[in-house]
Amino acid sequence: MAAVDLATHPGHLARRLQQAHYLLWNTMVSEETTSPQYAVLNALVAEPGLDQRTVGERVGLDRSTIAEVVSRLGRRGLLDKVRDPQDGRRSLLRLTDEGLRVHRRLGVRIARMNQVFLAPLAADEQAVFIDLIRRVADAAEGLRNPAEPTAAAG
Amino acid sequence: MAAVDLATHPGHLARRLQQAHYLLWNTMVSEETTSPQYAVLNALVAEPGLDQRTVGERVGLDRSTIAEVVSRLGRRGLLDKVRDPQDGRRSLLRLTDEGLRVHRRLGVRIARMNQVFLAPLAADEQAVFIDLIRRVADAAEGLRNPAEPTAAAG
DNA sequence: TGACTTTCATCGGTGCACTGACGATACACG
DNA sequence: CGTGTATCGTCAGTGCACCGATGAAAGTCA
Repeated sequence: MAAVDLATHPGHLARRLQQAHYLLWNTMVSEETTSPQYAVLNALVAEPGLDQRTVGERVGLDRSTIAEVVSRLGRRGLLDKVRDPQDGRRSLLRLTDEGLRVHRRLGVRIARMNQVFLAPLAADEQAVFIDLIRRVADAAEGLRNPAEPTAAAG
Repeated sequence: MAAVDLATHPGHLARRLQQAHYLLWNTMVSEETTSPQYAVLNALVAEPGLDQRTVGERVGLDRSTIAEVVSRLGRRGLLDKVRDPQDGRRSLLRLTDEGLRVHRRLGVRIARMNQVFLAPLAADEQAVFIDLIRRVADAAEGLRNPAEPTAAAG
């Protein structure tokens, strides 16, 4: 009987949290455009013409995944993808008018969805929640790229 | 420039949190046995002979996903699966000795991993973190099965 | 008993996420 | 200039997660 209570395991809770969010997104925001897809659209609204790899870095998608997401968005005509003439390795991404429209349209629904998502928490708790998640996620993110030698940090 | 700061979106943070956990699990716990797989093993340590659907419910996996996870664990010889003689629709699951061994072996590593995962937070913050995530996830979970009519709740 | 409904597992399809390998391009150094 | 290294994108493979449809088994009720 060495069974453990998973409700105390942050990893298990993280998975359930994401599932919950997926469900809410699907019902309240969009069935066509997923949350990672919206993240990509959003990154390109902020910085049009960004290259694919950097977009992936901004939104937290590795090269393989960002390639698939971009491919789907391109197939739906939400963005254009062109080779960088300055650097033939890079793919430059830019939203189409339709891509901009979709991004704008989803904004309102996402705000509503976030309210519902966080409704179980009091206002001050919501701020703490965001802060704690971000700190944990950022820290683990740091373990991924082991010690970018910033100046004399070797 | 209607771009949004995704760092304030709980859904986006939830996804990044889970990615961070995946990474840590993969390096500190196991490359063969995933976190959802461990959750299934753990559920069957607590209640041997449970049926597949209930296991899925316990650990938060829908019927399709639990079927796949169980299939993989079965292929690796970590559990046995038999038809319920009392109810031919159900599949009853039970860990093998090897399954028990794997579950026991991972326990220590998971505890270590959880420490690293939560290390960016102070002790009291860790407790708050767990509590907040659980409340949000549970609430959204409730929206999924809309109003199980408990007594006079219709 | 026979028809209706519910429940469980499976299957097909889509999408995110990671790894490792590969080819093409660019860069750095001798 | 040419060779070696680093970077970018793609591809193949694996695994989680959802939905909808299907078929088998069980339960309900006339």
